Amino acid sequence: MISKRLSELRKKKQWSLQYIADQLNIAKSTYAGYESGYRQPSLEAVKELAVLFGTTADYLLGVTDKEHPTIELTHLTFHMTIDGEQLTEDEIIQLIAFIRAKRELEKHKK
Amino acid sequence: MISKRLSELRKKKQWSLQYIADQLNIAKSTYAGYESGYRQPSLEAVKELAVLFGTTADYLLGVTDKEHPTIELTHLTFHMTIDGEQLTEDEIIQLIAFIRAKRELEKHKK
DNA sequence: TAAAATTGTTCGCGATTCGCGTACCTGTAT
DNA sequence: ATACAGGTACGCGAATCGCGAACAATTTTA
Repeated sequence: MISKRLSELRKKKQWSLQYIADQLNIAKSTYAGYESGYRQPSLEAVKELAVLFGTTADYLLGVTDKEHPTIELTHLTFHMTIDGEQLTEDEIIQLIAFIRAKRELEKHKK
Repeated sequence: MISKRLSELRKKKQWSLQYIADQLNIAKSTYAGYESGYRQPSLEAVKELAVLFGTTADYLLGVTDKEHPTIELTHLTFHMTIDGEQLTEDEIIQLIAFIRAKRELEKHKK
């Protein structure tokens, strides 16, 4: 499972085995083993790979099939920041209104 | 890292080592090793533990530390929707610009 | 209260698996 | 033709795994 996901993600990003091995400070053959299924990455490696690929450990391990979790802003259970500064409730409401208005405009443009 | 998280979660649920070992079909001492840090669970075990505890592999592995994950919109690894409709790359850029402009205005107001 | 069962901890053992280096097979560029 | 990078496969020593066993501590049962 993880081998398939790693292979897909790497090809999508057009990265070489060597590049990833360098990022994780492991041998090329070691990472190659992950993709071929010949070896299993350590938990630490899984963690780093999730960050490197910009995905989640859950996706790599196959807990979920979604490469990128999708969150609905009108039912938010997360905190969001821009430039490290947390968005207020009001700002989120304004954001939603902003996008809705923009979409409405574009609908009429057509 | 994972040992601490497992221990916390299990205690919160008031489960015994044996109970979890039974769920995963492993020996009690094996799971005990995970909590003490004497052993590391296999990737398959991590996956099952995430499901069993109703949490994420990312939390168990320490990819995310916070109980309520914080998402930085300028380094987005998620997809976002408003009214079920996915935001485009452009829209996110506009959102960020919108909030930055608004914050700039408020700074001068003071 | 005494006995029995459950829980949590630790450790040695054999078996498995790891990470690395190396060798090898492609293509591609020089 | 030669050099080089990407990808694959494998042997080796070292590290780690999962298990059972043994034991203390705690709880339950009789």
